[in-house]
Amino acid sequence: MATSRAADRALLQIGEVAERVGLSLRTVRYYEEVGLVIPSARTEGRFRLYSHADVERLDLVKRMKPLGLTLEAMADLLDLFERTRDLADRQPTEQRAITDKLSGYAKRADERIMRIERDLAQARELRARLVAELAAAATIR
Amino acid sequence: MATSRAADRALLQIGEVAERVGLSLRTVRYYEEVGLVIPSARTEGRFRLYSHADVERLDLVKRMKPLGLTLEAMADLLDLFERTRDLADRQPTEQRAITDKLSGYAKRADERIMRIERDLAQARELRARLVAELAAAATIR
DNA sequence: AGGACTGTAACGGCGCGTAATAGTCG
DNA sequence: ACGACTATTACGCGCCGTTACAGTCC
Repeated sequence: MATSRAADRALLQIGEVAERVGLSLRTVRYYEEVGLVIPSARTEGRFRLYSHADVERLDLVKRMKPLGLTLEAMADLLDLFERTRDLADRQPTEQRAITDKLSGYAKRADERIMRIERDLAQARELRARLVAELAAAATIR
Repeated sequence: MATSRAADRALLQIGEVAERVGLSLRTVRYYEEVGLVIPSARTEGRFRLYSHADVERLDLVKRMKPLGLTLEAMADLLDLFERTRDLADRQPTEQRAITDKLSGYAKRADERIMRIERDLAQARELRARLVAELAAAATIR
């Protein structure tokens, strides 16, 4: 059975990964193509092999999608996250650069959230209109 | 001044319309290309002229965008709206078809609203994470 | 007459979907 | 050797953004 086979291994191949994270094979491959999530190994026959960390990264990417960043920006942000781990060991100049970028993304996230809230309000208004049209039609029949 | 000039006329040209509705010229032209909003007249030199009704239709299209329908589906839905005006005069068969389609769109709107709500929750969660990273960085410096 | 406005045509780009064809694994 | 899985390549799409160049309006 495919499940038990793969579950025992430290490295998963693309099908398992895609199913766990909830992305298509095409998407996972595309994310590699743009340098967003690179599998940490390959088999002899060039099958992609994903580590646990790779899978986590993919999952984070998927959950970040509502932020509406480009994949390039996402790659940048994920790098920032990794660089904040040992932030204390870095040059003050770099520390500034990192935190500045992070606060830039935080700002963008705020704007995005406000946009989504507006979209939600609009969508609800239009649903109301649809329901109203339906009600009007029902009285005629 | 452009404002007073155009405001006096019943028909507006594309620049005015685009600004009022908040769409780009390119987008407005594209909507015509796909048959979504056709200007009701042209000048001798082929400049597009939009009536008040045209502008309203464009505005409705813009406000409907959060519903995530394709432009084709939007055209269909706008047609449905117009056909519900004189619904009583139509054949029962057609009445059924119209209301069925409308309720289909209402259902889609519901699904879309739920998706937006999920996106909003995700985005808020990730903003929280960004803020947390920033706070952690602040304590280091 | 000059500057603002508009026209058409065409290419570009993101984030994948969707074949088509061929190779790899247990 | 079989079937499930995977690889690469390449074209297509929705929704415009963005030139580029030419014509129109006041």
